[in-house]
Amino acid sequence: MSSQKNYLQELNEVQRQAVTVTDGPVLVVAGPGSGKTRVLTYRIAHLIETKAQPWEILTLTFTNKAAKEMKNRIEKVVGGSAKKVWAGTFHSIFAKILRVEAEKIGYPSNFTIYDTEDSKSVISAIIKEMNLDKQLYNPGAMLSRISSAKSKLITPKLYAQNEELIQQDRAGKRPYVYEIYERYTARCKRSGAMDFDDLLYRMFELLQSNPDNVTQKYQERFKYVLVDEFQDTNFLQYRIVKKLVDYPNSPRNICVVGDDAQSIYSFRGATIQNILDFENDYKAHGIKIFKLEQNYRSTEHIVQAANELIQYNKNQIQKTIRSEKGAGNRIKLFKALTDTEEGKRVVDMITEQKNREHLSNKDIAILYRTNAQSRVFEEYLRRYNILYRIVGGLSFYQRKEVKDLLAYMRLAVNPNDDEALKRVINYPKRGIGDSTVDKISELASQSKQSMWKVLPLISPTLGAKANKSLAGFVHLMESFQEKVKAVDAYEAANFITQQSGVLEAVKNDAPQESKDRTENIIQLLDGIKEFVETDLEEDADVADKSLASYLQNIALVTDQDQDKDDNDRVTLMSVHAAKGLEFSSVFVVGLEENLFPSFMSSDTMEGIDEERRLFYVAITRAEAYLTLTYAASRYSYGKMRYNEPSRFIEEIDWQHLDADVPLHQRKTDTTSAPSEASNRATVRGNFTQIRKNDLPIVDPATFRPSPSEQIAVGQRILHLKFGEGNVKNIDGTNEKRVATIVFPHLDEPEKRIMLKFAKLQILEG
DNA sequence: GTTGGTATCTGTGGA
DNA sequence: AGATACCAAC
Repeated sequence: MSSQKNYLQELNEVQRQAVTVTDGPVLVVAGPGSGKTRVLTYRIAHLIETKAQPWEILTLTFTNKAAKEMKNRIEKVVGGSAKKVWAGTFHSIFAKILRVEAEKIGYPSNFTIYDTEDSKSVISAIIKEMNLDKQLYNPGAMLSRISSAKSKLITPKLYAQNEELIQQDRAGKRPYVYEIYERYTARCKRSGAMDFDDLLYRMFELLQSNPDNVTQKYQERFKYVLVDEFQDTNFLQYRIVKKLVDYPNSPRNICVVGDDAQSIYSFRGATIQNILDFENDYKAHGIKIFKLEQNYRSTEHIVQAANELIQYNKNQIQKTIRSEKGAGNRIKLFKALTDTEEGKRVVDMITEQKNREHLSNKDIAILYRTNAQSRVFEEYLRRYNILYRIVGGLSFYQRKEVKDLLAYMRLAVNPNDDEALKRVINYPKRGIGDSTVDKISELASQSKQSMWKVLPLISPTLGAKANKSLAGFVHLMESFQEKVKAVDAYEAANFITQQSGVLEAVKNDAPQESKDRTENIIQLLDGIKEFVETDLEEDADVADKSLASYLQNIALVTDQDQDKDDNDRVTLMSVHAAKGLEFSSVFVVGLEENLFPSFMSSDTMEGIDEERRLFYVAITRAEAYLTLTYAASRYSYGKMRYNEPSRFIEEIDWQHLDADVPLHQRKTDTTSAPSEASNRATVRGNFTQIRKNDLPIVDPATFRPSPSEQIAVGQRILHLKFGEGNVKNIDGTNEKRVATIVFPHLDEPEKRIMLKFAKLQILEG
């Protein structure tokens, strides 16, 4: 076939090299709109045509959707064999491998995947069991502490031995975190369950402990490894990748693609340190670095604004993105008085763009910082009869009735799944109350077995009534277990839906609610039917149409991955969800201090830098039209709040802007907000609250912040969130004074703190 | 064990 | 504001 390599003609010189240099380590730094996906897909296609079998290629992506899209595009070049490429998220690929290998590390192959809610519930139970104060030991905080330990490869044992961590916990008056971690791990194992971090952590454990030479098996299988969105991987993920490709005499055929300027997941442990480490780790093995700086997406005003904006960040790989699409339109800036007005005006502008520029709904996106902001826009879009779709937010699988049914299915597949059991043992009500459940749970803890396993042993401690109810439940579940083994997912799910009584229970809700919930249940069953009937891939484990197989497939599916319908709709989503996408016209809304940048990040320079990268991602989604909006006042949590325009607006050079208010007024204009200083002060006060999830914590009752003007170099200070530190340096003046403070006990001891926002108490000096 | 009312928390992003 | 967790009374 002579047409085979036509795809190489579609690439520029750097892109072509990034595609054709297939052997040895490669780092591709890819700016926004620089054809990154094209490079990745053509690289894989090129590999298949020149040197590798599809199943020898492993591609790790950020979303399942990205993987699917990539496969489709590879298929267009090389045909159906593209389906055999291993492409998926870290979580889904490792889940797939662990299904096969789990027994080697003491897990059942039908292990359950716990979502965040399940994990928190396990932790709550442990806190209760240990008689600890759950204000102090906030389950969410514990989970994030455990999660961050896991992603640094710190086991419960290592945690207990780690001076620094123990010190932090003691400072926060939480000396038992390590024990919660230990019990949590044991409890998950007992239930045959893995949480999201375990899918990575256990994969690493498998490769590390190497039972039956399993590591070699995967090292040999994956001859070429590619990682997309490398800037958003964490330490643990990088270590797994290293295990797979970096061993003696390995060809080290590893290609990572990323953009440090688009790193927006540090809250989940992602670190751009991985990019720097990658460079170092493979320097001796002839690493090739390619920078894609040509932007094919956006016009010049947009690209220039993005370039200028990102210069405000301290650390970055220097690059300049170029556009050849001409100047294009200026960036529109619109100020609204209220969030409602913002919603109305954005929808007005959408209508105008549709008429004047002949855009379709699908060309347009509204991007916001938090999902909660979507409501006003929905309201006006509905009022104006404009079709829209919301990406993200509460996922379908998180709705109560869906979770209830899924819990029954999970329990039928894996009876040791304690979280599922607790969810359904008395739903619908069947006379098994809290005290009975507590007894079961206690006995399970004592005998270190799952709750299901101790059910036969519990009867002597119960009354006749409870025993009867319990026997009924056991009988019901046994019938489900048999059904699951005998028939396909759809038949089993149907049986469970009917017999469990969930459908009946839902009918007793309020009329509208009942209708919605019934519809959701029907939708769930339809989804299962579709799963059974369609053969998307030739993979063996997808040909498996059992309920167990279905549950495995949906556990890692998010709304982002749902196939959109073909209707022409305006897209509403968070900026995070927009990563990797592009639209002809983009509205970035809610550009206010405390919202974007989020108040959660406003107290450190690192936090602000990440918000800025997020804003960078937001504006570079736009091809031709970019509109920025903000509101002087916004209603949230029952209160009117007044915020200043986002600092990011000022960071865009006026020459790229087309503003409805005189530019010099942008920051100082407060005329529209009620000017009572007291009102502002209270709001400010709320926003500078410390987060509960952050450890260690200084007792707020005894904390006496000093006026920020008094902070000076050499002082020993106390920070609400970070504890004790020393002021090493101060730069900037007045409003923009930034202190570099060293907190010796932290992982990253040096923090750059904006004095305007931070609350610091001078201890001495 | 169940019911109904009240207190409490939540409150950035997502696999 | 809204959802959930918790508790006291039946």
